[in-house]
Amino acid sequence: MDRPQDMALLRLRNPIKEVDFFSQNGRQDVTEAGAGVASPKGHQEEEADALARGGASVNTGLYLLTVNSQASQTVVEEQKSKHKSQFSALRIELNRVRDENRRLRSMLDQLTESYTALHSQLLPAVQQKEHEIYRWQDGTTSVARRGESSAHQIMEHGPARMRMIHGNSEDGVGEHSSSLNIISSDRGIIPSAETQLSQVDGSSENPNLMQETSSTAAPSDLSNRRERVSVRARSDAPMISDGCQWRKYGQKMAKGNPCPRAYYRCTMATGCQVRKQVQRCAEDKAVLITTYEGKHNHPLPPAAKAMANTTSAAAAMLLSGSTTSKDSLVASANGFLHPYILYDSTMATLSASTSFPTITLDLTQSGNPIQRLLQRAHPTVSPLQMPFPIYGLPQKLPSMVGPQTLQHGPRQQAVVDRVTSAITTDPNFTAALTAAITSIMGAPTSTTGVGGNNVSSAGAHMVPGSPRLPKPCTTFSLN
DNA sequence: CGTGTTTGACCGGCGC
DNA sequence: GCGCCGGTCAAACACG
Repeated sequence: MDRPQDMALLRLRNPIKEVDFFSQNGRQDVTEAGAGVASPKGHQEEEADALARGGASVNTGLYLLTVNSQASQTVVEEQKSKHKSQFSALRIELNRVRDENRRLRSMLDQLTESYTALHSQLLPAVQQKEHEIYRWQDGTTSVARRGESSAHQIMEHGPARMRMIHGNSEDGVGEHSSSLNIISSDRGIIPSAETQLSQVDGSSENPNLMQETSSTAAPSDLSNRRERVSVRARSDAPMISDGCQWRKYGQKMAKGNPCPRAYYRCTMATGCQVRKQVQRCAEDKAVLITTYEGKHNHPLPPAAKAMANTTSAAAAMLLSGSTTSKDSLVASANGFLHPYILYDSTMATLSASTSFPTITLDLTQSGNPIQRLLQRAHPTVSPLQMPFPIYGLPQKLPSMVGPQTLQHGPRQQAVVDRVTSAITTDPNFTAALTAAITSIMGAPTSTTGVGGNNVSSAGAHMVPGSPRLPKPCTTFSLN
């Protein structure tokens, strides 16, 4: 901080140390010392000057008042010069601020210009891209279907293969938050699952959602909710394997269902609060309903981790469409509207029929459920172009396949489509999605999340042992 | 013997 | 207040 104005201010505060009341030189010194604003000399330099002038003056430390008219005149001059120096210091400061302001303004102008230029370039490019892909998709659906044959190849390679698709995913739970929280698109931001759940908690701008939540619970009670995710999977196995370790702690006969409901607790880490319920659907016993509650306080195994990444965005999208009315516009957390995410009530619903709102993704319909959902949500956009990392493909594949992948060549898109189809048509995707959902949902009580996995703003409000309150419940189901 | 499962008891919320 | 129901606990049991 060697700015001249600072030095000036500093000097103003310093008392005049050496005054020769009897010499002209001395008075000059007073003036210089007081009005030394413009003087570049340092304090030590001044002292050296004074010594060089041979002034054996003594600083008494007192501003003596004498009847000497000459001395009083000196004092007046001194005050004048003081004011002068203050004024000049202020002026210098003002000039400095003005310069800074000017500089910032020019920077802002430059930024605005750059943004405008980029935006004008981006818009036609995006439009053209969408148009090309839409045309190409019409003629290449069969290619995607052929890709189904490779589904088992991918799933059989298991976590390693999926890790490759998703890039690095070694740090466990934390990554899920990153993949969830910032899902940018050229049309805005797709909110994370947690954001959406916090919307469910009553902060949403979506009137439908507000209406629904307000009808189920008082706003003050919403903070105590716990998120739940239910995955419906068509499986013969008693329990789908989702990559986590579970310990059964209870079983109950639920009313209206001949099949018992089993209760499991995560045992991958001590104190992990995640629980799940497994029950067969009363209507269709082939459908296994797995409901997860809570958030893991430990890194997930690769099997669960990788697929958690790949499907988190899908869940986020589903949650972003969480309303009870069909085909309604979706308001994201940042206020953007997503008219293209028209949610399919046959696959994803948010229901308030129970004491807690329930988002239901019914993927037990025929065909590729995920692709159908995505197609519904973005009819003119291929998986490659999804504004969020569906299965991790749109963002990761280019780096794997090559930089030209995004040049929307039909061949590269066929590869992407094939892999996408392969993943989504495999029955094991059920397990993967289960793992994903488990990791997505934030546990209300786990304040000891690993790696700052505090993705759930809604979860942070929840209190263990609180009275049973309406809970947001997301239901997914698969073939 | 350690770990996981089974199963009846218990608890708390909710509706009548 | 009472009963129902969902969820949890914990002792007993099974298994490797």
